[in-house]
Amino acid sequence: MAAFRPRPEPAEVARVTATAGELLEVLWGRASTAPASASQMRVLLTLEHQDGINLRTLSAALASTPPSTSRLCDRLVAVGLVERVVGRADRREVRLHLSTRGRAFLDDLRARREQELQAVLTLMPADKRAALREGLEAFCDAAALQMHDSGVRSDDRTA
Amino acid sequence: MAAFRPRPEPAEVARVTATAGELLEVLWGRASTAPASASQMRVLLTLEHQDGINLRTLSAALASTPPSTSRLCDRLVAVGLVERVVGRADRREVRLHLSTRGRAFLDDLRARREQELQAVLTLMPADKRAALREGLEAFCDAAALQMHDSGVRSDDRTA
DNA sequence: TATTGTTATACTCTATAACTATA
DNA sequence: TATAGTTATAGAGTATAACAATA
Repeated sequence: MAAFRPRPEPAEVARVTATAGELLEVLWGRASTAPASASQMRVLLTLEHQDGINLRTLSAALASTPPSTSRLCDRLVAVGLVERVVGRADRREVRLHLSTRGRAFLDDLRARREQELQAVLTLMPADKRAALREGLEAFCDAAALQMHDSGVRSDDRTA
Repeated sequence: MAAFRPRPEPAEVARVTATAGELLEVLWGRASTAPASASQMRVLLTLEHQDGINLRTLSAALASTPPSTSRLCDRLVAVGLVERVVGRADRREVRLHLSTRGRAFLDDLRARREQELQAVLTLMPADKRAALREGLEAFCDAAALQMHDSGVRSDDRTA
């Protein structure tokens, strides 16, 4: 029964994936990111993976502008989630770091999001859960590939 | 080979689902919603499913406030995606409708998003795609249940 | 008076342009 | 002069509070 898998055409799967994506959006919308706004979240997540980058690099990563990013950082520094450090090699640069509180905040948010997910996943039969995992792992691999390939020239900042 | 499904524990699946969710976010971020902002998108999507609702109902559906929603609608009306109509039964009310252009805009966006998804899905082996579909359909069912249950008192509209 | 919607005002986020400081 | 970052100013989105119109 669990092995019955009708019509795996991309268009069909795209539809159910899109639906799942929208549900996930609603679900995660409940795991509030307060006291950080959505924009501030993007800064924190970027810094988590590229700690110590300068402001221009950060604003490029966000597809934003230096002034906007500077103001975002103002507030994140003010609430103690981010730290600014003047560059040692080039004193014009500002090195941005996640503070200890910033790190703890992200860990906490992730935990809350995964809890929201688990509340749903435990409602699923074990074999469906296993199918979901199998399918999503392949999806993640394919998505990472696709993003890497088409991401090469989607940077727009080509001068 | 395709039937090997290790450890379907919720925590494990939650992790891969969270990763897939973040990938989807990046993927869809490319299918730009311009000329509508994210907030305007929420208005359009809500109107699509509840055409003709009044402003207060809309603002409640968005978990926003009447003044903010009124301003959002100002701009959507200005660009021709939404229409305001005075209520026939109660002349205080404003009935909000998606315009023809508004509908076309949503159709187009959905098509672009599903194309982004299909580009990824076609990279997956057919059996993984089938597993993904099986798992996601169960996920959607469970998520709908979960949201309905815990949504009962998070709706604020208990009246 | 209670309800629907708008206007008044303020704060965040975003952007472009002008400015300061370093190289 | 070129580059890194900030400040100046403006527009969109959001909120609370005060208001207008209708019931």
